[in-house]
Amino acid sequence: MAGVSTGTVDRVLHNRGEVSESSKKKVQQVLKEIHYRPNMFAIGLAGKKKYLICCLIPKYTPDDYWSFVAQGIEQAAEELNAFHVRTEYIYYNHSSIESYCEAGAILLTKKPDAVLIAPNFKKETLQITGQLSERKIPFIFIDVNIEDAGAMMYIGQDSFQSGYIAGKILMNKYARDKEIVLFISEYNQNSFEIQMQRRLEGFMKYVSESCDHITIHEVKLGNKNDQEDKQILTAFFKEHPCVKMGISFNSRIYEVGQYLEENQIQFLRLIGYDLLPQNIELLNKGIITLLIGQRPGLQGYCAIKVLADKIVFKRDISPMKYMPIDLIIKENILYYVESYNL
Amino acid sequence: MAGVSTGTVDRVLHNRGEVSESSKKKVQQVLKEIHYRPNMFAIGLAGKKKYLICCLIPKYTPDDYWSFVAQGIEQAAEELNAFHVRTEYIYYNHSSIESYCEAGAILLTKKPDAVLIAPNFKKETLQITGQLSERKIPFIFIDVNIEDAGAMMYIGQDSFQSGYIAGKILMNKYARDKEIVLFISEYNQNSFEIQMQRRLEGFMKYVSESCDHITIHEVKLGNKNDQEDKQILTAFFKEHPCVKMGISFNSRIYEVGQYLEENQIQFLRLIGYDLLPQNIELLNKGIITLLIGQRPGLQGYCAIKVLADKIVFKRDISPMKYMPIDLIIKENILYYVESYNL
DNA sequence: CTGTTAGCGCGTTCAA
DNA sequence: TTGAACGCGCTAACAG
Repeated sequence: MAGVSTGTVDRVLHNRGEVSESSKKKVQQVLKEIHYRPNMFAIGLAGKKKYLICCLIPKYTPDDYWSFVAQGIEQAAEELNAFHVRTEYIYYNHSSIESYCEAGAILLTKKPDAVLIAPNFKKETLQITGQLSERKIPFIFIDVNIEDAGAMMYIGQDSFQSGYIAGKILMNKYARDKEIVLFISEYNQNSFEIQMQRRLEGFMKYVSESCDHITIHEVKLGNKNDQEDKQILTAFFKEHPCVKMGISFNSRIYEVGQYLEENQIQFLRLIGYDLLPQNIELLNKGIITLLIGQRPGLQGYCAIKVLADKIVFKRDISPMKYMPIDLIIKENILYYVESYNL
Repeated sequence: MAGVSTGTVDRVLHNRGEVSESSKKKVQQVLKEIHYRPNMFAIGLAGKKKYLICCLIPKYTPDDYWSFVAQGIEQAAEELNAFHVRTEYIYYNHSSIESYCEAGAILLTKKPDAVLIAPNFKKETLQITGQLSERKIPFIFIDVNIEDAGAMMYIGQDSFQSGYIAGKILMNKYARDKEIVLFISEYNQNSFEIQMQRRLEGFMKYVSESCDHITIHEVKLGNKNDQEDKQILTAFFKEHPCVKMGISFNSRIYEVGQYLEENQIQFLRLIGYDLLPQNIELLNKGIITLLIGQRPGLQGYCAIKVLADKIVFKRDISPMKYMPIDLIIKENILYYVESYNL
């Protein structure tokens, strides 16, 4: 239609130069006129190009938070393998900087076409992403954002706001109880701690806005030794028997819940994050009042789809996708567990 | 590999006879050995087959509930048009049986390959789906389910349970207030009324379980005449000035909210369904306390994707997909509006 | 800078 | 009952 050959058309379609301005113009003109849409079947059949997406995420055990993320990734991977997209995981250990750096090094040797990163240590992350940028390999952050790293997109929750909401709900019914307890974890340098920090800040914002003269206790629970944690809890409740409302800013609220159950301590409100099986069980029993969900499966799913959109279909994408802050109670939990395989 | 030609292989692949038993055996043997999977790209390319999915849904105006469903449908349609899938809408009028039947008749003339139905009148629906079944055209119900109609899948919320939750939240803080009001609509024969009915039943279940000696008022609001509705509300509040908690089982809670705002009546709790712009505005103003979301966009999106999975990629699918019962308050609304274009 | 050409894996003739 | 051959729309290598 433009009076040129298929080769020329192909060149303008893919911007691979070697085309005179005049031909280019003519072709583009025709493309517009006929509303040209590439035929995906033909592309898939003809293209021998294989795509590799690498996922840098924490090593996980069955049913923990990252296992849900992986499920989402798997589903997207399945939908995309028809398009010659392959995914590969590189796992690192939460709490080890060395492991993280090592994973980063392995990542580069894989020569991926795109990368999903659950960033952990800020400085080290910037080092990794710097090298990705040099190689022009697009990458997405999920769960925690690190700004100014040049990520194509961040997918995750607004941590501050989710803490704010947690505060509102915790304080909703029993504003006159003057004692609450925050179950927080040992301070660590990694990004997931930073996320909890932001949730805490959001929480404190609400409390400072809306609750006068409140007493806030803090209980630090390590994540190493269960027995030790129990002793800490026992000591706390001996000293503060009137505390009936508590919150944790991570998914390990079940440790507290289990302790309360064992020791028959009745709380009025107990709030935590994420739909781990242990948490769900305690929610169903009425020991946990509310869980805040952040759709780990959807995060993984979206991340892979977006990366594929970028590298396979050349679609452009927005830089931010906030996940809904799901409020989950006993009565609606069922439908959230199912929808994890969305 | 089997020592026969492609033509013969094709015949055994598609069971179109004209093949000797011996050839057939040999081919099937090889097929198994190499774990033959048809290449969808090649099938799509070779087959000139175009697919048509028809959507039988209520006629909508901008920003109403069904417009969000349509958005989801549109997004799925866009992703699928590369695969020769075309969607077409057939609209009917909510409240008119004739319009519904007419739409059903038009539907059949289109000779669709698959159908999405938002079912309205039960008997008439069964008539339509009967004819679809005869023609072996697969169909999915969304929003409201009609059992035993032979639908491939139902996508929507568990209405009873969502009503139950609404009850729990409405009664949570102020159980001692003995008067609540239900804003319900004129009784109609259609399925959407049945859905509201189920929500109401769930609500009443909670109330009967957990709230003694409560007074429940009912206010019937027609959906025709705004002025008339206002008069009804005025009359009601004159007679019952102490009522401070109310709920509507459909998306038109904004009518009540707007009335309360205009007349400066402060409610303690006002609950309704769906993220219409008017509802969102009132939620942000603090006039509506909570909205229950049912992800209309996702419903439409999933329905189309599932149908395409079936007819294009021959994947098999599960018969039920319940949508989460989203609890939406002022503080998390922002992230739900965005996620509509999921 | 441009045109030509050989497949990619399958469906579908048509001739044998 | 079978086999050979063409074309679907696009990519990529190669020859001008």
